[in-house]
Amino acid sequence: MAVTIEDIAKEAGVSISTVSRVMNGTKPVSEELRDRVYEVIKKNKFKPNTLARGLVTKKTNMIGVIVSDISNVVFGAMTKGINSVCESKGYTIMICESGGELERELKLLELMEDKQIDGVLFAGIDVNRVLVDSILKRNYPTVLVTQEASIGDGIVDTVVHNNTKAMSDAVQFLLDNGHRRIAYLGGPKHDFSSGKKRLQGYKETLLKAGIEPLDSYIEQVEFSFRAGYEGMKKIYEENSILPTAVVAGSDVIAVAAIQFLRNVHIDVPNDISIMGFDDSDFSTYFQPELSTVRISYYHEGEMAAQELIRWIEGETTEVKTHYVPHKIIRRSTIKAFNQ
Amino acid sequence: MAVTIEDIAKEAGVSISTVSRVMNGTKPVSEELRDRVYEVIKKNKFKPNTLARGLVTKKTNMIGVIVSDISNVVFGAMTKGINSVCESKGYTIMICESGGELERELKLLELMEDKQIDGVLFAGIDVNRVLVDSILKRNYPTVLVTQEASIGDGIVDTVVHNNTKAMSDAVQFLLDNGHRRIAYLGGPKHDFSSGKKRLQGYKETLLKAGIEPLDSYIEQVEFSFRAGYEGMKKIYEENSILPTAVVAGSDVIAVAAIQFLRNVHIDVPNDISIMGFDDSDFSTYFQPELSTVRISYYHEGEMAAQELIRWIEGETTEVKTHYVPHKIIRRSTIKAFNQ
DNA sequence: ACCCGATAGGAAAACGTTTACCTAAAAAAT
DNA sequence: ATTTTTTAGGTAAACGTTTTCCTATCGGGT
Repeated sequence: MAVTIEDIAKEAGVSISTVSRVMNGTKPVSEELRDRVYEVIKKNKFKPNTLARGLVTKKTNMIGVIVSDISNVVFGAMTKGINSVCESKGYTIMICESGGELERELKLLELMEDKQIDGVLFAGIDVNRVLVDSILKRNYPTVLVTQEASIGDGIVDTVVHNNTKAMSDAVQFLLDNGHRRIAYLGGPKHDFSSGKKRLQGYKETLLKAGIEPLDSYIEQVEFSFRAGYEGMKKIYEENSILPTAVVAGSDVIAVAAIQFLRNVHIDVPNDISIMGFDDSDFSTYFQPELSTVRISYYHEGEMAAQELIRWIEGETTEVKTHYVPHKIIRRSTIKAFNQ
Repeated sequence: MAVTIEDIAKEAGVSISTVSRVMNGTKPVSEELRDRVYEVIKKNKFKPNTLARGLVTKKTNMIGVIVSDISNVVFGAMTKGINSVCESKGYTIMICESGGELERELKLLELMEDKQIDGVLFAGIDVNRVLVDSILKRNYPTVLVTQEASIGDGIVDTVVHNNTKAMSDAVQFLLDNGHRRIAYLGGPKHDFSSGKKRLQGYKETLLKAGIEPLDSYIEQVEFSFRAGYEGMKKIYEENSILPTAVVAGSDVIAVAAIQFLRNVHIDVPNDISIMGFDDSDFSTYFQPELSTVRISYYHEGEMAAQELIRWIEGETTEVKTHYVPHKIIRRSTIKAFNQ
């Protein structure tokens, strides 16, 4: 049905190899023939069959993206960044959702391989031992985004924001504003990578300031509104002396915390200051507007895609961790103390 | 490098056609050989090359999804629904972002065709004449989600919520609560499909209640926070007699409106009631919690994917518009008048 | 004039499958 | 017992490209 390279060759009165050469510029072709072939291609709107091509070249110009939750805004932004560079470089992306389950992640990795994808991007997935092994075994261009492998750096190519440093900066920002009693309401315990590193940044910074971190000031919850709400409640109920500030693991959690505090008539920021994380779109929708740590997930996606494509195209083989910068954003949920 | 069907055939001592038959169950094979072949396949972890297969079967088990904005939460939810059914039916999705530009949409449509995709899903795109023509010309399984073709129904297969009815129900809900001065702060003018239909539902319902729609009570803005904020401001500034209620075109717009009203010290819901649209996740994050029209975009995605797959697999050829139900969700942004 | 290297273009193999067609053996029908 | 039908399995063509290898022509150097 569809027009093939053979049809073009016949109509132009040349061999199919010539047509192929004209299309791919893989060997010189006389101007005359070239023009003739182009003519016929244009006229018939010929598009080479990518499957046939892929079969012989072993390249599909497709990049697989495995993401834990498609509907999460963070991954939305990241995907957008990924897509933007992939498209400009002539790659198409295949997105799959893992739900964060290891089993599915492995299955998807296989699926991608089946589809002869050129490389894969793991987005926002806690990459553990098993997964890393699997990634390394099939030595396929693979880069991690948003999440570092929980088993240590430098084993698999990674693009992330520096979670430790970002959280550290957030805490330091609160310290600089005169806060001493700072609670941590961050990501879940089973999140080995980002959550762990952020908590580390929190603790280190407090210690450096001569403050002993309090267990009752630390609550590790899921990245959801509900969980954030409950987590804040717990901190509120389990401490007779409340913190003067809370650093949250995400903007959603921060907003949930504010919501809880409002319900028990604690004012933000006058009674308690709140620091978010992510700088999601909606962080300015609220009153008071959320102070937060801005992470450009879009940029992260871009970088990861660039890195992956460089790898695919053989321009680099270096495995390292690339950091994208973050930034403290001051809005209205932080009150400064005059010391 | 990779193990091929020929390797399997050799090792099992059969012909490659037998191996193919065992895998696809396309013709009976004696139990003995079947077992032997399975054995070898398992042992070598053989996975048939999908490109080669697709080349001959003309089927790739891939579905293209063209979406206007990946990072939009509405499409996030929808994509999730799409993905869920695609996966269960053995299809993989290829997501591309159009940015809502016709030119890109056409280009992507071609790209999908190049990639030999089995069918395409247009998600949240205002499908106009040119696009419809293009869709019909290449008669490729194609279904529209979220957005109806703006040139009329029944020409291309569609899965949507009933925008007219949903908005009508929202307005009716306000009427039932005693409101008479109801403003409309909806989607942009250039959005021919959903925006137009919602506005229509708004006007019709008012008229039916004997209320003449007021131009100064109608503001058509982009689906963004900024635009919603400005739109509400305009309504506020251009009317000496303010409405008692506002129906918004999306939850984001509704939240923006509330934010503006709060800034000019107008209380929601005591001074003005607000009705959102979508029932986004964040609609319960706010205080007061948003009353809204719940649209299950997830479900919409599911239905669309199901419909598309039915089409691809030849189970149906009927072109029609499928509606997914909506629901009025009462929360705290609506005040009832005792009439 | 002659040879040699470069160059443009064609023929055909290769990529890894599915499937149409064929054959031999087994089962069923006469 | 013979013929016909069914069945399991093999051979090879086909899918639409790229690419290796080969050939003929052309220009330049001796």
